[in-house]
Amino acid sequence: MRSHSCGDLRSDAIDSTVLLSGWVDRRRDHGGVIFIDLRDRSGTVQITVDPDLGAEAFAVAEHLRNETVLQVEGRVRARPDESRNERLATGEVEVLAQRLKVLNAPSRNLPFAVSVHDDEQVREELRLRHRYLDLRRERMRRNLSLRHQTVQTARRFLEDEGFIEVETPVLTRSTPEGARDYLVPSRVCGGEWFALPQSPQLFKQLLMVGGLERYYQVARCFRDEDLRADRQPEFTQLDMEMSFLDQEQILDLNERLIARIWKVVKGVELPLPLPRMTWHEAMERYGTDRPDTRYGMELVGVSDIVADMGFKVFSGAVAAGGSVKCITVPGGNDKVSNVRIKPGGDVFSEAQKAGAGGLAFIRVRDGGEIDTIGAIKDNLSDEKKAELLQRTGAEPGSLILFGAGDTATVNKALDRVRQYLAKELELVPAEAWNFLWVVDFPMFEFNADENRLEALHHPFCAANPEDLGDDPAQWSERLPKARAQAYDLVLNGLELGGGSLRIHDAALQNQVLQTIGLAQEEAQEQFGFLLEALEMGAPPHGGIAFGLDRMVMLLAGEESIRDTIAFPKTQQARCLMTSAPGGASDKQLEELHVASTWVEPEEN
RNA sequence: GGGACCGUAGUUCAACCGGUUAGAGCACCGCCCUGUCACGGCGGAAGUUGCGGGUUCGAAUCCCGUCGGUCCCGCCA
Repeated sequence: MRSHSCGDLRSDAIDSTVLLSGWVDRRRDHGGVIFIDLRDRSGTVQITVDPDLGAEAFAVAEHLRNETVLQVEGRVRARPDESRNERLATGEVEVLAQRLKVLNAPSRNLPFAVSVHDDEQVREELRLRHRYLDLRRERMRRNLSLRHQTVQTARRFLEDEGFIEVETPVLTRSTPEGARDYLVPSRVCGGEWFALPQSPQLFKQLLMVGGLERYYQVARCFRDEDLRADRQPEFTQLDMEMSFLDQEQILDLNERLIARIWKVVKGVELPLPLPRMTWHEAMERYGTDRPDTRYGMELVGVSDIVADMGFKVFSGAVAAGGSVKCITVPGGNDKVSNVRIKPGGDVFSEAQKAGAGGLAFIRVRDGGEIDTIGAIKDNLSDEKKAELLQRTGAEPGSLILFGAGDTATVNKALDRVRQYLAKELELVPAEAWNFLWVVDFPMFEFNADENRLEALHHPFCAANPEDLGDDPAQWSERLPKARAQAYDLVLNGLELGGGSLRIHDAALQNQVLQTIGLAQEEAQEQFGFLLEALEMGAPPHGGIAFGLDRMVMLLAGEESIRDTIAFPKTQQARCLMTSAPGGASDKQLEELHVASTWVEPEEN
């Protein structure tokens, strides 16, 4: 059907006869001569149709619509000097058509133009409904190619490092904790259900027990939770697990993997090793476990300065065991008005969305004078004022925004405001790749609703041996306060992946399960097979998983992972193209031993 | 479950404080044009303003409901 790809033709092909197949991207009819931009996956080339050189081909060219599937036979020739197109990769040449054959012509108006002006966005609903058309467009073609390149680079790297790609089951069983499962009824085992995996976590550990030593998988994962721009009900992880490596070695291997991907895909040389920060420091300085380090405005704790002052909002927060922290917005006096910080304002609303009641603020004027409400000004001694300015590094013109309350809320609110203002005030440098390993996560966090400790990562993370000690008798006491050997890779404030060393000792694993209040029988029922396996010579092992969709999104400069997935779902977890999910017949349900309790809402 | 924004011709947008025949670019159809590349020129067709209800002399516009899409909160080991 073809001898060459459209986008590959260069001047070295001049005078050769070529056979091309592709889509009519655009047509320019000059009456005498007709130009066709013929597009295939590789790119676009100009076809020139001259009536003097074939009346038959000219007659076909006269009635071509965009997106006609066309086969062209012709001779490559150099374009006249004045007609070269430098914006086109194939702009040196054109194909003089000798024969045109319509392979397929669209028989209706297309729902949107494939070849479209850059500044013209198409409604996403239409793009999703007719995804096959959307995939023809440059943007999606580029994104999917980039995704392919990312995966292939990872595969080659891991191949060289001795990893084996293994597939794990999609029909499996529900794993403890975590998100809502997608369930699949079993026909053969009546009344029982498969769960689709939220991740291959247990299987990859069992592969290590199985002696595979180094495993990876481009693994589809399923979580039945509400969607976001960076969340889909099914998504892909680059999932890895390895034996006989300590945390240092795992981090080293993975940052070399990431550096290789960025080198191949973006041509960017990442300086290794990547920076690191403890979880504790991240929470202190950024209020989040995934700090965006591309800009400043770090959180500064001032609880000690304001603990005793007469301003109740501040002193009360500290007295109640919470804290007072602030961020300093350089030049914020001019850029952020009072109205925006007070109720109804955009900055206020960001803080509120994070659960804060509001934001106190101080404007720093010339000579270090502060401009704020009386309740703060009147209660702040000159000494404390000086200390505040010194610690925040606030200059004249700076705006200091305060959060006060329980520490978690303060962190969350200031983190959110910081990110919002950085975007709003355009403080985020373009083209920055700020990677950061966040390490030393705590093993557990307290769940106030259920009044119990909860695994921060998952209950199979290994504890830091220093924190745990050698004496098993002390584990129950030391474990709750221990740090985990867990790590997240953060890029520009987004979590790119995370992992940990795992527990390979059955006794310790049981201790962890006890700590999170999981009963023995319950644990046996849910993943007894793992506990059993740990008793049969499990090697020390650990792993990591990267969110592939998110990684590609960042590499592609997109803002939604939908633009990195060939056939994504909407926020209602529906596929607009296939209309999935759909109904099932009574017969199907009966065979599955399932009855639906769904009741159609009444009309009117 | 909650909050916000959006839905007008095939498509991207416009239509002022509710006002008389809902406009424009691209695409489509017809005619003209031999070097364009977002070609150009002339003409034409194309609309149940997502859907349902209400207010009004009059609704694309205001109100209520509903469907769909997006962003966010909750949720997401």
